[in-house]
Amino acid sequence: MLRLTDSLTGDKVEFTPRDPGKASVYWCGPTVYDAPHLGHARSTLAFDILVRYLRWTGLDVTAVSNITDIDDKIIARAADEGTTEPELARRFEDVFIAEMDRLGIAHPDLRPRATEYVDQMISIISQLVDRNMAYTTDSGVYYDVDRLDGYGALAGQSPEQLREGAGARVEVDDDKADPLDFALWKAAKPGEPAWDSPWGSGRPGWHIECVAMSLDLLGDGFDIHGGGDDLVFPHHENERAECLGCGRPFARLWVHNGMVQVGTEKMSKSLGNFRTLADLLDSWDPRALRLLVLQTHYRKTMEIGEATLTTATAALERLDGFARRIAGSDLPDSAADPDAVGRFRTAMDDDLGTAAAMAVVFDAVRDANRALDAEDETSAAALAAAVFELTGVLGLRLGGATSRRGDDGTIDELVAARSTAKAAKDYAEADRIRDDLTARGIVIEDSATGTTWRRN
RNA sequence: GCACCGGUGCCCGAGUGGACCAAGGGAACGGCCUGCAAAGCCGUAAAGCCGCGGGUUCAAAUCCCGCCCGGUGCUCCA
Repeated sequence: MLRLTDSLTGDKVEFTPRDPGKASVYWCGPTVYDAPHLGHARSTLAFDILVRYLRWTGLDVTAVSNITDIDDKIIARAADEGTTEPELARRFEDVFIAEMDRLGIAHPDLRPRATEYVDQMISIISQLVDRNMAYTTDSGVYYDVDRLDGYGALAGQSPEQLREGAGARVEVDDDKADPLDFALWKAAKPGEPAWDSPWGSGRPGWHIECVAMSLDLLGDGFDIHGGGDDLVFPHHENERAECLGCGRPFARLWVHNGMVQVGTEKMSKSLGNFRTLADLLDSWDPRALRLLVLQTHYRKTMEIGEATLTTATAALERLDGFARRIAGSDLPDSAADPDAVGRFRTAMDDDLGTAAAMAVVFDAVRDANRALDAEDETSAAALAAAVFELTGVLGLRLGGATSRRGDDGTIDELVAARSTAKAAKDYAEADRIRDDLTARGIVIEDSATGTTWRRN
């Protein structure tokens, strides 16, 4: 049984779906005002892995992740570029999805946009106003935090504590009765996109969209709500307040992933000078990034940089090398080794222990290699099947059969020439050819069944 | 200042009371294999105890207290 750390309590709790056999998952997607960065990649990977795992355990999962396509940053950037908000948002939404595709992210079942949910948001705000949970001023509609019992539960702080921090740093808006109150609806300013509402022309506040979309698509009391750690407060706190303020149950479980830390100095000065996800994916195998994320627990802050990506790439090569070896072997069909599968499941059930799960995979790789050496085909086949099934669950596709593509006849000729020289025991010539190939970035691997090559 | 998450070997990074685990990956070194390599397999003495100092316990990297350091958050306009 899967146990997950619930951000609301901080405890690991058993995941018990609202509807037996099903799971409803919502996580906060990007605000599309710029190209995605490494943090988007980490977070999206984390929930991709969660959803894949839930599905593998047999649950019928409905996964929803939103696109925030109206917000202050979008308005500002559109103005800067002299374009419209919808154009800008759509453009960066496309970029986001394209980059996530490169990462091998399974698309969420539904990807709603905020601007398509304004009516539903207005409806929720109306309920809050009717229930006296919100009040209206000239600048908009605000949520009255005092009216909700337990505001601050996600943040782990009392309203008093939160107020203390707020007062110390930020000028209090005159219109708000309490510095903790937050905007549900913002009155229109000249030149900004606006929608009609009972409170005049304006646009929705930041948090309300996720409430409208998650409740509409997944229903009250859906299973899991997630996002990056930085969204816990105020975003998720306020979402929760909005939903509870309507007298409706919100997410049953909160899951948050840790932040990505980039050693900015190192990063900007060294060779691999990447800042956006696109830059990174241009220089590294996207699967290396996924593997790196897998080898770190999802809640922990992690560093993504040249050094960690280099080791992840080496580890990935070990897996790919194994896949190639299997592709070159003629193993019988087999079910996945049950012991490996069981240990994998135990690891994942414990708060998505992907690092421990990968350890199971690497153990299986070693055991399979050993079985292959011992010509124990039955064991090798079962272990190999486990490796492929389990990496598949984690969204890692191992590149096996594509070790030598016939896209470069020159290389094939050189390899053949070397084999001829070797057969004639002309090792000087064979080594000369191999050095030549090495210089071209080609790695030669001899085996009992012949010589294969691949690009380094 | 407040809250939360962290500080583990050469590096990354699992592990939250004990029993064949301080996992796994990377790097390094030695061996087997190889014409030599690569890949694969086997092994590696000093992780002497898991940021520091106390404490609880028969037993702690794992629990408690204090401290130091890092990250994140602390309302619309960020």
